[in-house]
Amino acid sequence: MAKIKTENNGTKKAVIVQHAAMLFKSKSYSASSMRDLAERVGVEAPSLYNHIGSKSELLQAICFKVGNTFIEQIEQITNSQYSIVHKIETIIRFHISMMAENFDEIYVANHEWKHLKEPYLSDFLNIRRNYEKSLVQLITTGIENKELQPINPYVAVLTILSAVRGLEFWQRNKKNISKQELENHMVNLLLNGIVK
Amino acid sequence: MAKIKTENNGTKKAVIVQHAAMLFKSKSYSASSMRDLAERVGVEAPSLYNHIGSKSELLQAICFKVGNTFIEQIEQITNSQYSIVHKIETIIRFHISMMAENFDEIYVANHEWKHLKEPYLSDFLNIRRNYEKSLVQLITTGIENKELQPINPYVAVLTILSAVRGLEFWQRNKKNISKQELENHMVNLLLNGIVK
DNA sequence: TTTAAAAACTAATAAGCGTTAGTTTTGCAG
DNA sequence: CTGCAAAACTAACGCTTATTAGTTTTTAAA
Repeated sequence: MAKIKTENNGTKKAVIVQHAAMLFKSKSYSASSMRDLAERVGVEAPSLYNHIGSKSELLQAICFKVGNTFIEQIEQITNSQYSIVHKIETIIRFHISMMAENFDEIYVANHEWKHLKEPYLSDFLNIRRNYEKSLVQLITTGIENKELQPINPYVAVLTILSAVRGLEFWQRNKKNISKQELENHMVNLLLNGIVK
Repeated sequence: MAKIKTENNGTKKAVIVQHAAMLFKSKSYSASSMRDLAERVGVEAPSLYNHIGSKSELLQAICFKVGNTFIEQIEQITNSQYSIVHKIETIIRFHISMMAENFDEIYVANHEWKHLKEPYLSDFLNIRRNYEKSLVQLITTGIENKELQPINPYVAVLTILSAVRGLEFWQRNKKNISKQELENHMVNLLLNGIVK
């Protein structure tokens, strides 16, 4: 059978990981077989092992690629000099962009991290916990600043993260509303509520 | 081995379904084996088949129990005479209560419905679509009433449903905040936003 | 054109899967 | 106590799984 085709500057492992993300998204990690994956890549299953170590290594690659991207972004925002409201708005918009451009990987990281093996499972949960802590800190500062209402910061973070995560449902109905519209409406709704 | 113990007025199938919900929640449907389930129930795997038809029947039972509960509730609310804001508030509180009291089943219905077989998969998606449509209708009416801001109803529904669904993360940190506090904060945040 | 490494292949392994068949045990009604 | 149905058991089936071993083909540099 033909060799694995790589994009410019991409390794063959990267090609496999990308196909794995699509497969794991549509069938879930446990229900996806290496034979399924091989078929999508265009190769026999054992050939995959010339490029990767194991099935679970693929899940690790996906989850940590996503995790590290978000950690980088929150550090950058935290160190910037914008107002708290503007920082939160930027973060929400970043989530929505990531959701639009890296949907497969984000979906898998959100839904399949449970199947990571130790110590990767603990590492991943630590990354997520730290990300949430950074957001709670941001909102707490905003309340002290009187930029934000005296809400519960934990509930606010939970709500914001859940809302952007819920955009996976939008992905299935892209026709209904454009990304730009969606961004503006969601930012407005979370910041200002729905009641007149 | 001992027989399956039933609660008062409960069938043995119901006991198995409840254990299945806990198992599927913690390991996912595909990674859960009938031998895993049998061990939790306290019986050998083939004995389960005296009470159930198949593994996928268990998933069906869980998903439709949840789906029907929410459909019943939305019909009841829709036919009531409260204001739109009060109706939305009631629905949010209902979701939070269900999340607190039937967490395992709701989690499984939200995460594992993908593994339903036809025609159950289509039926389930129809239920969910209808539920969302009812909510969109409710919000649209609220905007016409001028009870609500002229937001995009679809985005509002997406945000509300995602927020309550995100309460699964709260389930893991119950200590941090009580259900009552959480309800009040989340309702307030969704209705009124976070900006001062 | 030769050579060596990279990457494909086929065949096979042991383990685990959902489920069925056939048998034995259990618990209650007569 | 007897008999019968419900519900447990053991053994086994055919299939799928991730992965390994060993071999052949492909690619590109010398």
